[in-house]
Amino acid sequence: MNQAMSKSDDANPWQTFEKTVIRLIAKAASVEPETVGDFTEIPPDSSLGDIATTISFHLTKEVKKNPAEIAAGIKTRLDELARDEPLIDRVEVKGPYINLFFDRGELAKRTLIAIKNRGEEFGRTEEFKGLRALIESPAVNPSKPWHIGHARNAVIGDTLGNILEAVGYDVLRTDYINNLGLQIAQLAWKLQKEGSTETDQKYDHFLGTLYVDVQKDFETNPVVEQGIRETSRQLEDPESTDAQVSEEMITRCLKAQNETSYRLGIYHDLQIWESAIAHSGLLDTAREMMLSCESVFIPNDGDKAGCVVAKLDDLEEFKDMKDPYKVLFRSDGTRTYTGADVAFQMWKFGIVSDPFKYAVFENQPNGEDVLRTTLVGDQKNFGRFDVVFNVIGSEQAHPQKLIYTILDLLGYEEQSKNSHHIAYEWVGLEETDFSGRKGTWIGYSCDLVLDKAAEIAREEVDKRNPKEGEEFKDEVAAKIGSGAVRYLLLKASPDRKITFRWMDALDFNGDAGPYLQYSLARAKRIIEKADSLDESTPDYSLLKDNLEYELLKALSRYPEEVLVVARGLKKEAWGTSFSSNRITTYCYNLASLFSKFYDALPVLKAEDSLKIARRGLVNAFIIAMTNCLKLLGIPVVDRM
RNA sequence: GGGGCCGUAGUCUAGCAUGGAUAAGGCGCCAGCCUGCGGAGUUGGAUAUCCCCGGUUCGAAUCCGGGCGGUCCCGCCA
Repeated sequence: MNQAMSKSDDANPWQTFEKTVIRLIAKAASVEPETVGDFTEIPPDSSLGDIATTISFHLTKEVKKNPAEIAAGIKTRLDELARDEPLIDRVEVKGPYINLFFDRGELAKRTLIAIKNRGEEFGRTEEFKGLRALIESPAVNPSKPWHIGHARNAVIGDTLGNILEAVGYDVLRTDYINNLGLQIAQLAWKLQKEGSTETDQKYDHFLGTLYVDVQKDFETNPVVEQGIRETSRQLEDPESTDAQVSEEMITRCLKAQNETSYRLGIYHDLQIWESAIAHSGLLDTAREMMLSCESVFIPNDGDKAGCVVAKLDDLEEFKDMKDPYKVLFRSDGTRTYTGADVAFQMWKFGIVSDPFKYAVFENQPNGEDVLRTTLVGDQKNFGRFDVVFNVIGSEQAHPQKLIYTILDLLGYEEQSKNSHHIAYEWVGLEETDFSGRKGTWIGYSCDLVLDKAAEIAREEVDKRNPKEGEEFKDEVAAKIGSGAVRYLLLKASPDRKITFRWMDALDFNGDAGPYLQYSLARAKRIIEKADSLDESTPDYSLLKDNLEYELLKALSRYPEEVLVVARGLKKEAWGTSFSSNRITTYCYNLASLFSKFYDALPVLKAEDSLKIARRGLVNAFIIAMTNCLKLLGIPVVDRM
């Protein structure tokens, strides 16, 4: 009894069926199961079966027969094996293709019981259990509001985190705060020079527009430039007035930026500030470790005399660099970006012991504190991660590769292998790219996009819920808007550029976030209106209609889909691709199958035993869809 | 000079890792479906030299070679 229960309570129902099929084919064709796996596919149309094999093509070389003959032979043996296998209904052969059909009742039963028993755990598996992962995202300069391109980074990072957690990783979500850059110096200089010209704008927006002005002066007025360069030097000294002014400015800016982040449902565990990297002693430790490696040294002469450089031209990827000596520390001893990044990456893996101190930055709307590094505060022991994912624009493929390569040169081969650059392309406009410097982001800030999305959603919510209060309408509209934006950013493959067009972004019909939320809201209405019946012995084998079956198959695949995306995070020469779009496609498809089912097959008007079975299906859809939306970070709405 | 990514109907995209049956979907266009569990829905239709040229293969949108177009990168910069 217990055994039977645990057998049907299956974390990955689809995989169970697939494995069974592969086992049978392997036996029937006398081949290794792995080989069968290589020649297994999902047929283009369900009428051709649930799983098909093209093993007959493969076998033509060994057996000197044509594929169709081979397939026919295998079918005879498969028929015999399938007779004793409850999961398989039948086998058909179409030319060289061998098509297998699952037992619909078994699939329905196993899938629905698994989903019911697992509830919000459905979709969680343990393939990567025990691994600790760090994600860095989105690392926006604290000098401007997020524009829609920054949101792409943040949303990719957040969804990546959700997926890693679903497959068993322990995840730390970090953000990198560059509080010592030139942009910060420009703003700190400007604020002190001109005093407060603050408007009632959100603070990050205020800084963003201020920055466009100061940048113009910086480029055209040498006196201004000189002043800002001096401020930049002063920022390196934490005791200086400039540093204190900038600290306050950055804190306010980050809090404003975080409001945007929270609107998208994105929360962090920890912020690492550049000042902590600069002043914690991390750099000195890292520098010594780097110099102990053969490829890192200080040239005595040449144009890089006195610098700490890494020699890279022995490596295939870098043999064509303009200059193979990459500077890590300048001749005056200061760090370059690459030098700091290598040291930081060493911290992430715990190659150096954690020199940072920590304090709470703020409490987030999800109830969790986000920590920040400080110069005075509590010691902890972060670092020591198994895998590191840096979500950074694809234009940085080369610098990222450099960092990981230097790690390898230092002798940390494993850590280098486990360093992942999750690359994504920019969101741009038809005419131009977003630039903080030129201010082309104005009109495309993430806040503005979210505002407009919520506004459009609100019109529709008004129409549909005339009796509801303002608070309800605003809240629902915000959730629909946020979900629409997240979906838009996730549905494009990260390595494809997105051209932002208001018409597309605000079109909520078809393949868009609201469609998913809507399908769930409709499902919930059915359950809400259901009368009470004895559901203790549902007969799920009644769910035999094609529309029901397609929905069931999609439901059974959910855990496998998540795993496929996680397994797909394989490191390649120039980056690690993350198919966020695979999950949006799955989710859209699931919603679409439910909508077709909803449209064609009544639940509440079906006769009792069928009604109970269909309600089971609807409930399972609600669970799986909810879990999938959470994975994508799209808010669940009960009514819309 | 070298390298990354992208090129698929009017348009936006999926499929490419691991080659397989009729190249899938959204928007837009045309024609249906509300006395029906919520029409942000659903049914049907028209629209494709899968950038080009070769090669491998029984079979190529997918793999390999060479091009073309777009874009990004190859600083003691930031």
